[in-house]
Amino acid sequence: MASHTPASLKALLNQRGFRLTPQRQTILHIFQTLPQGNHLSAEELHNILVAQGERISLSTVYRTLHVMAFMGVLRELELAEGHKHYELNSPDPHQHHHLVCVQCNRTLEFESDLIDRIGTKQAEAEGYHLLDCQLTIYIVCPDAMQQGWSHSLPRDWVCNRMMQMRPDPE
Amino acid sequence: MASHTPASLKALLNQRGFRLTPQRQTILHIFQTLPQGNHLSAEELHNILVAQGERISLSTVYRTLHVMAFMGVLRELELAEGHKHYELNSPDPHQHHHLVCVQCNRTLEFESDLIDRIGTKQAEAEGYHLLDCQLTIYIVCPDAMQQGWSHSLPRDWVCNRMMQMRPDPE
DNA sequence: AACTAGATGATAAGCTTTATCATTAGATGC
DNA sequence: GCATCTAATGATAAAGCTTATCATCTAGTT
Repeated sequence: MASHTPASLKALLNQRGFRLTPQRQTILHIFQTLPQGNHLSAEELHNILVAQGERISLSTVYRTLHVMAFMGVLRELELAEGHKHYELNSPDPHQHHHLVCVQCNRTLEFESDLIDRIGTKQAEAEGYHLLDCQLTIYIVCPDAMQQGWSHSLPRDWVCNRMMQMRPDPE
Repeated sequence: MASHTPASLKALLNQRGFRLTPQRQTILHIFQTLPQGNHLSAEELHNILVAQGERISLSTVYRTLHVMAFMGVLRELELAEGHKHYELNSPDPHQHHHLVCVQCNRTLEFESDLIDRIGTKQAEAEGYHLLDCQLTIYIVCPDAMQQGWSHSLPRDWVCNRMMQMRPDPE
């Protein structure tokens, strides 16, 4: 399960009636060669494919992401940017968690056995089987720390207004 | 900060140049009278308002949710159902986390000082100021445990296919 | 090689969220 | 209280991402 070879991916897919296609193989390969800790949105992945000269439609990208996540090959992340991200799903013991800056939208990863254990324990306490657990920590970068704001992503007017950064009227 | 009165909400808003309106007061009130542990999407909130005979537009609902989250009155949740949820933001020491069943989409809450502490520690270790941290645990209800699937939300064809539940070919 | 069911690609549709803008109405000062 | 200034509202359009449709192609199997 560590990292799939084309053959093991094929076996896994076929087992459930799915098929291995060149497109799926290409997409898996991209995730496998992605720098550690990176994750892609559907659109980002599609852009990479196009840039590589591949001819894979957006539909296929979405479908593949679904299937891969369904099979447990990929992990689906909700990092509050308004769309999902995907990354290779590593075996249980080393799942990682995310620090998200609500300002620049950059993410940092970290691992914590402790959190994994808490997650497992909590799930089992309720009688459930754990699939995945993710701790997401929202922060602001030091440079944008003037205001104490929540992590809602402010856009349009709220955003504009916040950019003016009306100072705290002490 | 425990729970806002109309007056304290007004003060908070005005401090930043926002205004207290009947709509905002109504919306805050709904969150305040919501059973402990519930959270609402924009649409759910709007439905409640309409059901109560209030005449508040969806635009206003979204705007209010943004402002409230921005001010720290509400907390924004990403629970992987494809849209955001909001709930009253309680003071730091008792933030809670969520167990989400990927099958029925129901959520359970739990608290954990330990997690809060880990979050704070992690954020500070990186030199950042923590805004919020949420542990989301994905599970499947016992009844739907036949398959070992990831928590991607399968729809359309994937969904249909999974409903047929092709059994593990041992 | 033939057959069946899944996969692809192009496109349309869907759903949630955001932007626009004329009108209404808080907040502040006189 | 009244006037003024600016934010908020509501209706609607538009945007963004994701999902559905369907004819065509192809992987997996016999």
